[in-house]
Amino acid sequence: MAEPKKAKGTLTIYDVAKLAGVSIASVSRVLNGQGTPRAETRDRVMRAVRELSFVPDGAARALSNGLKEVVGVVFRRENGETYLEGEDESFLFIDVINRGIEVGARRRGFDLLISSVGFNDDNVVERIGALAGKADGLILHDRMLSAAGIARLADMVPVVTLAGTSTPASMNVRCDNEAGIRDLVRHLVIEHGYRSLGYVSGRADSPDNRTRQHAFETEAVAVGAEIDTGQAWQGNYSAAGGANVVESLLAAGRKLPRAILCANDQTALGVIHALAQRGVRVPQDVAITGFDDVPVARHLHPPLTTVRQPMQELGAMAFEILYSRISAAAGKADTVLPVELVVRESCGCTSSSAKDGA
Amino acid sequence: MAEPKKAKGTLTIYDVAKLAGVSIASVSRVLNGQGTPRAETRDRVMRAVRELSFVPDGAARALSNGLKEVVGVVFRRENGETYLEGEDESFLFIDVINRGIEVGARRRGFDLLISSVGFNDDNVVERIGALAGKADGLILHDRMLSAAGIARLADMVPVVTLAGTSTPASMNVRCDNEAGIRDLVRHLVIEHGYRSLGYVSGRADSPDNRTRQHAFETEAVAVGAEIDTGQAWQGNYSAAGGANVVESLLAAGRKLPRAILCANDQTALGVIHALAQRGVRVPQDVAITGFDDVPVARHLHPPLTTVRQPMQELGAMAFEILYSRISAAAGKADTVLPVELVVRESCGCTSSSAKDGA
DNA sequence: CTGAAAGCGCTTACAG
DNA sequence: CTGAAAGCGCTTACAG
Repeated sequence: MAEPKKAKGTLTIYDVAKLAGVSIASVSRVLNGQGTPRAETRDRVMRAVRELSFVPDGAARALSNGLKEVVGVVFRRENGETYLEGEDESFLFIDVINRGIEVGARRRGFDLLISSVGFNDDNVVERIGALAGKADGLILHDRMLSAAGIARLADMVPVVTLAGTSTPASMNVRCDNEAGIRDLVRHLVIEHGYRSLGYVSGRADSPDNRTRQHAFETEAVAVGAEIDTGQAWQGNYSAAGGANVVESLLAAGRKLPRAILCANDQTALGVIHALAQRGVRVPQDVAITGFDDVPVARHLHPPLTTVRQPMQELGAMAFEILYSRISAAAGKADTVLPVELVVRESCGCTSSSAKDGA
Repeated sequence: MAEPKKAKGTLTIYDVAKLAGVSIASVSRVLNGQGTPRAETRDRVMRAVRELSFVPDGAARALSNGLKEVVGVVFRRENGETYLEGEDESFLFIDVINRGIEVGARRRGFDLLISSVGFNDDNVVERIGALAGKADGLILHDRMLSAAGIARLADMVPVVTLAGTSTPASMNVRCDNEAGIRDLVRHLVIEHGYRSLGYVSGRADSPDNRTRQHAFETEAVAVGAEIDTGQAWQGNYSAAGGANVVESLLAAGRKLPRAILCANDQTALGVIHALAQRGVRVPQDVAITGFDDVPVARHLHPPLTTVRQPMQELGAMAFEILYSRISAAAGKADTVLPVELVVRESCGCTSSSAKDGA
């Protein structure tokens, strides 16, 4: 029987059923491993599936069983302007987390539906909303949406935010910023004996940054160090932002503290660069630390002392939390992952003495 | 009327229709801008949609109109081992292309469903097949599948490969490798007067690499240069592979040609590094060139002369081709994008003389 | 173990 | 301009 293939070329489960001489229910069962089909039934179906190269339609499947097996991931697209080599790292940063999400997702048979958002795109909530319609849940990278925006989304679909704050409607996964900053401050003050500290902040609207800044102030006071603060210390997570802070501080004739903690490695990159240009030596004159441990951190001059966040685990954990919410309607509201102090030379340690603090 | 919300929380178009006091057909029409609904109808629907934060279900929509508005993207996950700083770039490389795909996709209202594949994953075809079921078309990065595997996939869904070769069933988008190599060879031989050339190859199974190698041999002969070839020149696109080639060549006591073209920038990175360790000066003793123009290329010592591929455009173009196939059943089988010679110093030019060749 | 049938949430001719 | 109804391709009770 030489029937012409359907014009659209869209093979359905009916085609498989016909070729195998069984009902579509049987086809569906063997494809999904449900029930206990007879060996012969199973064989005939599998043969037909193979012969036709049949793949079930994901949309129909999703509609039928209420699960798309897709997780939406939204992140900010940078402008693409870079100040220094290594700046592209932030890119990688997001990517490593996404990779972690993907690893977690694959374990559960989910795929990632990704969508980036530009910094000055409008109708962001609408765009993400449309994404939500195509996914079972959403993972939002840092600084994507206001609490209100998140609440609206969480109304439609489970939402996990990264490095944010949990809201009544959404769950959050982040690293232990407090512990990271605490370890850094203690290392600088107790082990190196530095008495004055500064903190070049990240974007003012970043929860991570606020937490770090607050931990910095609290901990510095706790160990009796002087701190230098104020508007002049406002950075924005970029190398350019870090360089700017140093330049304005110096231009204003202010004396730099003995050690400067930076909101992230990118910032530290800019700070070290600007300092070098002004002839200020790191770490002899001023010790510098970062946060994140991006790949270039170890290659800076001097190698950067920083805090390593388990980014891939962060992504995988975000997925797991989302998944438990999707499948069981339960999920931890606030998850905090441990970080690790990475002591290199920019703090004043020498390469031989540099090792992990406790 | 205080009706309890549906337990599942799944809002449907019926809920919107009821609240707005219209039929579901009307809701659908205003949501999709079809027909000419009365202003009042439109208002009532929009109000209801907003009040409920309603987002139509993507699966149902896709099933109904035969379009998921999703493009599947598949790429290789690297092992994560790195030899030198900058090696992570290959990562970025894929990412830049994906970003291009995304830009193209967004223009058409599509999202990206991404799935990476490990180098030693099995049942790759099945995995990609499942992806195909969730997408309207597939874009495959380099070296994902055999021609037979691609053919099977192309049977289910339109397929565009990147940097491969088009098959009867799939379309391909690549850069003009021949022109890039030709420009490089001419620059080295004609402008610098080098008479002997070598080519450190990429993976043997990469179409891009084969094209480059072939162009290298053809063009070198055309301009009358001597070439050094053979198994000893086999690299694998990684810095480690490039370094290996140099080390074995030197260990075997072979005289290096005056100029060495590398299959890509990563390879050049390793070659330059290995050469430096053996005290061979670049470009004074041996000139080196790359291919790709990854971000670190300009920061190498010496800055790398290479060929820039328009990666983001490559991704965007791949999407457009796929889209034209999805929407109009037509699509160019083989698309070649122009490249640009980027002359820096590793070829022997000085920073003042370095400018783009023709 | 297997098949007939209902239903998932939309879109879109088809009448009115 | 608008509504009732069919249909997209699956899955899964429900009978047999």
